[in-house]
Amino acid sequence: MEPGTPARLRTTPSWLLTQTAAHAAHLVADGLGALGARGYHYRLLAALEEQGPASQADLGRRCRIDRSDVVAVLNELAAKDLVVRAPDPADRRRNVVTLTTAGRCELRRMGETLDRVQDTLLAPLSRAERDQLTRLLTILLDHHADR
Amino acid sequence: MEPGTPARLRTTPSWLLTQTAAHAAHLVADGLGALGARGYHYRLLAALEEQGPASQADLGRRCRIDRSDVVAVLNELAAKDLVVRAPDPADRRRNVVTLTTAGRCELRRMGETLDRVQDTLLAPLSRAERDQLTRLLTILLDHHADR
DNA sequence: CCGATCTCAGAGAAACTGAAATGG
DNA sequence: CCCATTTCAGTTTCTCTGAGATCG
Repeated sequence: MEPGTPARLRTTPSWLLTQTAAHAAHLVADGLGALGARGYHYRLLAALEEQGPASQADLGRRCRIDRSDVVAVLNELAAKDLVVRAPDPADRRRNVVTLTTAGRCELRRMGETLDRVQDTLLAPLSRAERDQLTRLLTILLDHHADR
Repeated sequence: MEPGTPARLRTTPSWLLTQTAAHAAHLVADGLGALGARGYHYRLLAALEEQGPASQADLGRRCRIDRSDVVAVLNELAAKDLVVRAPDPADRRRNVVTLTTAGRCELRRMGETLDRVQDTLLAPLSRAERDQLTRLLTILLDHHADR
């Protein structure tokens, strides 16, 4: 009746990765959900704070969010006055998206929530082990960056 | 125009995990897709080979597949004669699911494909680093096992 | 003419929910 | 009466595709 997951799976890196990631995604969704937000919202706000106003296409590329979904999520963020969308005078195809003060404030709240989530997620690991995990995953992600 | 993912994300373990896992899932889906299969098919066949015939509910718990999806996937596996479903004489609520010879053969093929996928996924890591990653992820998964 | 941007409408897969039917 | 199992039908969420309109 217990888990008893097959060893074939338990020892396969892709299984370990996807299962752990599913758990992480749940924790993130639960944490941000309590603030009425999702991961997409945090990603876009974080990119805007860190790199300043940007076009929607740029935001999508940087945050790895599909161009189509960027539109929907920005609609939601704009409805809560967390961002402002304005046509770019220099290139009238583009919208310039800017973080508002309320957006920066909400981002801070989300960041604190996510810090707690990381701690829950990595609870059984020592500081050195957490750094090691971060290092290894970063190597993998960089290696497959171009896809 | 390049990625330029925000540091806020690049250094967050949950981001690294979910992004790397998404990549791994793509590789697995592509590899198994070439055989006309999905991850669910492999998981169930692997559990059956390793632990022998089982009920659907047990399979679902062991492979972390929802009871409802187990039904659908077993329908597909049975249609290809990779498994056989028979009522359990000892408990007539249950179906006993058994791996066929063709199923064992197909599982072997899938296993070889997945071995190649692991190698592609972990390409930039040394043997020691791969072991380390496996170890850390296993700790995390075990720790959150109960959910 | 080509390419990039924004937008909408919808497809597809993965994971989950609810309820019914059967049986322990 | 309660719980477990199998099944069906349907929802939600995430990711992605296609096409149209605008503009460089």
